[in-house]
Amino acid sequence: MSVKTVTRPEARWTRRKDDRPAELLSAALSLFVEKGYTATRLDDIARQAGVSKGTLYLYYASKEDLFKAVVRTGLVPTLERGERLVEEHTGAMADLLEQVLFGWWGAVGDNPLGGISKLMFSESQNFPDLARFYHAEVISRGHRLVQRILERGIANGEFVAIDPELGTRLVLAPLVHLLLWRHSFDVCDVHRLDPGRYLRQHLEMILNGLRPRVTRTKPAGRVRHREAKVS
Amino acid sequence: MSVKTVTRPEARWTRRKDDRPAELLSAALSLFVEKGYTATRLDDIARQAGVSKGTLYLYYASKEDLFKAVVRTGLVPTLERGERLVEEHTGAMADLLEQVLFGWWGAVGDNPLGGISKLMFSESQNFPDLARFYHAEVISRGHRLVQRILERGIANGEFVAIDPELGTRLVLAPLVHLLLWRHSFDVCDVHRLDPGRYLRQHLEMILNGLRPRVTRTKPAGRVRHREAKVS
DNA sequence: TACTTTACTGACCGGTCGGTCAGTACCAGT
DNA sequence: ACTGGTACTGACCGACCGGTCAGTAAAGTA
Repeated sequence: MSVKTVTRPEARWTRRKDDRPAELLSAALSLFVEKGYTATRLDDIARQAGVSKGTLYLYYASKEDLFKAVVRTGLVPTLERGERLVEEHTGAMADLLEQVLFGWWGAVGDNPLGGISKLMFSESQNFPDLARFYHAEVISRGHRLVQRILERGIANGEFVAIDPELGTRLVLAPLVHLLLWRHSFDVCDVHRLDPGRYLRQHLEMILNGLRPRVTRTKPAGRVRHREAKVS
Repeated sequence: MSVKTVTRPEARWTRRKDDRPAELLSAALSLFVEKGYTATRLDDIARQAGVSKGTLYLYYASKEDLFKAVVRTGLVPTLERGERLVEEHTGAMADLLEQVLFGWWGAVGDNPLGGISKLMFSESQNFPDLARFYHAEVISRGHRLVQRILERGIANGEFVAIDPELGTRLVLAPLVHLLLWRHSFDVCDVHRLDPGRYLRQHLEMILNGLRPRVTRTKPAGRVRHREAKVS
């Protein structure tokens, strides 16, 4: 319908050097998430981006190179937003944990980007350098982010004094598991997993588990947290 | 060196109809775990088992069939032991949960069999029928096993009355995550994850989170569990 | 020893797919 | 309008691999 260039009403193809990379990335993201790394054909990515396979190789040197580009452009910005949220928060750490937890689900878990995480777990064995990249650039950053919350919560007496390193892993494990589950066995399940209820229950159990307890041997110490509640 | 048969000192190959299946299974297990399903070549499995690829097809109809056999012989017996343990247990559900949790780690998690679970998560998208098989044969059985414990614990007042379905998922998620982690990103981590401490901490937090609480609005009801403690 | 049975071999097939490159045609510069 | 630079095409290549099967030789039989 619309004429794209002045010279010809119906060109067989047009030069769009600047837009191609982003379009290829977008097509690659959706197909990698849908089919997995190995099962995704470069022909399919190219077709979905509206170009031929040869063009793909003008912008990315190999399939692996393309994949790395997808990870880089997709996840890093999201992490940065999370880090800002944590640093700027004042108030109860329990509230912050809740915000981060549900925020993560909205931004990554329930989103094509979540597929990338799933994919990284799947392919990490076959692509060790990619795994290292992802671990450094995404996982350890997310880990630090949560650990920071726990440490602050422990410091102000809001949480019981567990090892924050282990605690972080135990807070994150069910989140990651939810993501992996939804991209693998959820379709097999007769009663599908409801992410909202799952996350809510997890938060509740975690907070319950983290809350300092009144024990018989050691009566209640200072359990009220010092930071002021905001909401 | 050693002469295998009476007739010839150096036969090119020997008939070992009875031993082949187990040897092929063993080779398949180790290679599947090491490389993943797709990346494992049937030629490699055959060679590692000391036969040619043709022989493999005398015992297993296809790659998928071979894989199913690996799962069946590897994981199902372990599950059955777990089920027996749960049914025969008398005493506190917290103790049973601990036994099952650490038993699982010993028998599956810290074991080549754990690699199979990792593998299933990775390959489930590309092999939906395999995923269904594994879900029906392994996952849902393990799930029921833990859910049974929670239900009994809730019934006898030992645990707070959460949704046992969700609770089961939240109990299992960190276990599965531990397994996946060890088969993917653990090598990237500077301070490797200590499974023992991780599981111990998880158990503690879960039990803490499950323990009925004395709340302000509803003073302590019947919180002691009715089943007698054994140990 | 001669014959039969069958466990086992390994060359082969057909389809797939990442990657290549000679050629095509768009478009900017003049 | 012409033309040179280059974005883009798509047929092609070669390696790979699950699966096949005609043939081979080990072991059983008599």
